[in-house]
Amino acid sequence: MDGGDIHLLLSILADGEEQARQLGEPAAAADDEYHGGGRGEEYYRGVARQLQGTLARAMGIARAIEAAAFAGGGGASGSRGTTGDRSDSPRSADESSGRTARDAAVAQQERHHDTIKRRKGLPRWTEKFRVPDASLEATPDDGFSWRKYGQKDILGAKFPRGYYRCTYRNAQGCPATKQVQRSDADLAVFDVTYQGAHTCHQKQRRAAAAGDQPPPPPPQADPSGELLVNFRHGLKVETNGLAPPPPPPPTTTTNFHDDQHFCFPSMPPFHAGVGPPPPPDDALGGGGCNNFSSPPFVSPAGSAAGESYFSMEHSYEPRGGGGHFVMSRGDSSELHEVLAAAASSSAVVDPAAAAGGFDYPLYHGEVDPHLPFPPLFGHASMYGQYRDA
DNA sequence: GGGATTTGACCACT
DNA sequence: AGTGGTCAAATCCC
Repeated sequence: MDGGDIHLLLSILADGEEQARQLGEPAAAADDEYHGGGRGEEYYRGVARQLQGTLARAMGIARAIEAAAFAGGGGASGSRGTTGDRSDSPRSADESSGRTARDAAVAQQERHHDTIKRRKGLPRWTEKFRVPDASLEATPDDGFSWRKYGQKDILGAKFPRGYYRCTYRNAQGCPATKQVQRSDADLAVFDVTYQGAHTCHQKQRRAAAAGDQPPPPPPQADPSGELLVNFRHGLKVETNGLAPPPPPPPTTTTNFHDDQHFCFPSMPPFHAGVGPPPPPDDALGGGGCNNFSSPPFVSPAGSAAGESYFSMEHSYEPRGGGGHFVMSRGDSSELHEVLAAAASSSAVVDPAAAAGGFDYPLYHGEVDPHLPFPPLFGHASMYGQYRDA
């Protein structure tokens, strides 16, 4: 649905318009909204950054659309039905008696083949979540409803990796999956690798909800309610600390992984929003990915409560690890996935704000459910080198 | 009872 | 052959 993308784009542009309008408002009014108060200049700076980020997002989407158009919008990676139709031939696990087992194996193989094929084309990105209390069994929740379908011990990792797929995979054919792995080094950190974007209704609900009424999203924005809890606990995002610490606010870095095709020259959403200005040349189009980030930190701003912070790290990278931001240019369906993925990621944030745990006035309402990539609370840093295990 | 999770097995990829 | 990703029966939980 190209119309949908255009819509998205328009929506983001509308946000930009609103932000631009805010720039014209008296500082006083703004200060109320802006935390400390009395910092008109800061307020303007913040809004300007928002605007910058919004425009960057819009550009990103526009480019993606353009790229998709160039690609001819060809074969929307077919193999549908792989998720939906499952003639579950029961396979007895233990009774390894030939026939049923073999039939099942064949069936599974066919399904598997399809899914793997398709999976390869799906956009993939990683986020790091930090939870304040590593002792808790808490796992990062992005607000979506996931169903665990597997767990596996990974070589070299202390903790098993959990495999999740969208709860609505069968019902709505949603291809989104994620892998959650607790960091060896820091128990409070989780590496979450997402693959495929939500096409299910839950995403749209969130996006719609968040988009229409920004700051305190309606309950539906967080059906599980877990998000609230998590953010109250203080989901924190950490960066790899590769570069000099930009100013304090939480950082968001996303690494995307994708095997193909074109370089997405301007993917500033991550930094544009708030982060330090991207290294001019290297920045995306140029040579590679930005590689600046801030060290882990606990958002000061955040918290009135003092504990509500979170940090996330996002990454998106070509499989070769070139460090470029890339998106598949193969077909528009992939574009959609990327866009949707972005929207879904952003959903991570929105409910958070709703949780009230966040006190980032600057970004209240700024969390844009439509953005192609996760919105930033504060500094966005990104790297191109984040790789999944 | 229905949905979610656990867990061992299977399969593809490298 | 080793490893990662997925499946699906068994089990758990509400």
